[in-house]
Amino acid sequence: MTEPTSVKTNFIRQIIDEDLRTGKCTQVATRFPPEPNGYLHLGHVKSVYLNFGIAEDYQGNCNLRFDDTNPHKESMQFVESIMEDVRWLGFYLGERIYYASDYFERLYEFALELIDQGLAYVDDLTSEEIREYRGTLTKPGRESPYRNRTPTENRDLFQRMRNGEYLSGTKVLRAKIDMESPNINLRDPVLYRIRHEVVHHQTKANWCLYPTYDYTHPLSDALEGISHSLCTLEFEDHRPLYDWVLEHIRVPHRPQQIEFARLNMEYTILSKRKLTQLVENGIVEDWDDPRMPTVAGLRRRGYTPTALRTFAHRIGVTKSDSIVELSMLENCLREDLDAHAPRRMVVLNPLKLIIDNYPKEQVEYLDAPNHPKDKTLGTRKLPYGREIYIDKADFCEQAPKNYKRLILGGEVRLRNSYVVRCDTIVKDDQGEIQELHCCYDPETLGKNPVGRKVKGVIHWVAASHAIPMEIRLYERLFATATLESSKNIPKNKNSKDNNSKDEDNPLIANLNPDSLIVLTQALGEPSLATTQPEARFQFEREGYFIRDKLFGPEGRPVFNRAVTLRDTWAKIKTP
RNA sequence: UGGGGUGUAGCCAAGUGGUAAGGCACCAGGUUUUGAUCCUGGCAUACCGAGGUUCGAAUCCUCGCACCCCAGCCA
Repeated sequence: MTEPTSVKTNFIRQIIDEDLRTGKCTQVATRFPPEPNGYLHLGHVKSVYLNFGIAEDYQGNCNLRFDDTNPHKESMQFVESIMEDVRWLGFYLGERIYYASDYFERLYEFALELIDQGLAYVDDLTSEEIREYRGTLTKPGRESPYRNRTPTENRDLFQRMRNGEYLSGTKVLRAKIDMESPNINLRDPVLYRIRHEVVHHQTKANWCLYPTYDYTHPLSDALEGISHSLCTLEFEDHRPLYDWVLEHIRVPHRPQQIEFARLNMEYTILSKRKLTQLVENGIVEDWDDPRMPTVAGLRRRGYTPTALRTFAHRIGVTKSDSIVELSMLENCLREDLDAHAPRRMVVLNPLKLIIDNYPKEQVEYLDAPNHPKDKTLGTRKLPYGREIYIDKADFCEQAPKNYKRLILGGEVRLRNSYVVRCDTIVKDDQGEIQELHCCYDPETLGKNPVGRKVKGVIHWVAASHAIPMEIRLYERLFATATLESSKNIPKNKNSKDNNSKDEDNPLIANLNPDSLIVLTQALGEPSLATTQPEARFQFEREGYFIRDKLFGPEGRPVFNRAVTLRDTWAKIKTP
């Protein structure tokens, strides 16, 4: 795997180094624990890279573990996409694929252990009552009237909960910790709840009793022998509970939780809940829409595993909140594709150019290198004839200062071909330019003309051999760098509900109307006809593109723009 | 106003008492048959603020300030 080579330390690696040095830990083991309720996104890439990267560098293991304790939102589709995405990113999974649900039986036994010690009890309070009893951030909570049931009674009740004798939501198992704790997570957190109406994607109908994350996670880590359990900052408050569970249950191993800051990016959202809304409300095509920050979306957009890994490497790992600029990500892709993507010529908005001094019906085949620096990528043949197409943006009647492209009476180099001079412009009744008449200099193939300097170079395709293509130009999905008031987004994921209007939902209100522009008139050089889906190219002077899996009208190949080339001219032109 | 965290350049981020790495972005110049790439140079007298300790402080102490997270039977 091509890899960012420079070693980069971070506070987590420093903790591991210290643990190894003191002997607190002898074998490094990490885990990547997604819940299969959505697709992996850039934030997960950071986590995958961290966890698998550490395992690799310390000769340890990293388990993929599906945190599947809430069947309500989970599905096999997500399980499969997650495995596919992790593998595509270039991490080897082997046999190390686990499910928290594999441990349900052990977890149940552990719960009995807590009950027997008087450290857990079955509570009959409703969820509303539990909330009331919990108190607030500033007021302590009150103890449930069921809190002092005996272990024997609790054992019996818990058994019956498992047996399906109670309705969903009527009883829960709670840890008996401290209702007055300033840390709300310690105010007798729920350990188990009853869910009858869903079939779990792994355990099917075997259980109606489901453990919560806070209870499941430390125990799963312990059972798998995880040494360092890395999670995001919002779980920092949960660490005392993580430790409480491990202290009061006889486990074979004692893992430690370390928290790091989750990834935030400009102009994008990295929350599975919100991404789910985009998909379910049809704002994007699907989870793999090229505008989505999902691994599947980035892949279809044209990103490479290397670019994503490089990105994860460069942003680092800390505990401070941050918002990473898009240019950081884009640069990682440009770097990879500049080195590896074959070059091609495609005219996005065609304008016909007729070379009057070139014989009618004649076609010659010019050699064009596939890469300006990497000769191992070979060459291809480019047909050249009397009629060609250039891009409308490469000709200008009233050229601004420093314009290097084609103007009336001016010369320009056709990339990989001859120098041409524009002699006349043909317009239609509306004054729109129809075609350009030029003459070419036969002495300029592979060499510069003598006595004059031709600065501009433009791309082109031969009219006789051009293939029609559909080009999709993608931009950021959102028009604003951050979605302020994003907290107002309704938590209900089926948000097309009640009286909420689209303008009220920042997700919709901040959409970039130009996030997708489809060009249906584009023309490409003939070699592009035989490309496979996922083949990536640089279309010279335009950007990096990837062949999509879909076809446009009349079977046209579709290419997605992954990222533009850096464009200093655009900056000069429109400062 | 309870608890838990975080503050180093426009954005990431090293730095762990010895005088502010690196990347992205940006600016200037050079090369160039991609206004790309590449190359060269520039870009924090200063680390949230104010005091203090010290020969010496981004690093230690004190007091402030700002921002983030937590009141799901979600994770």
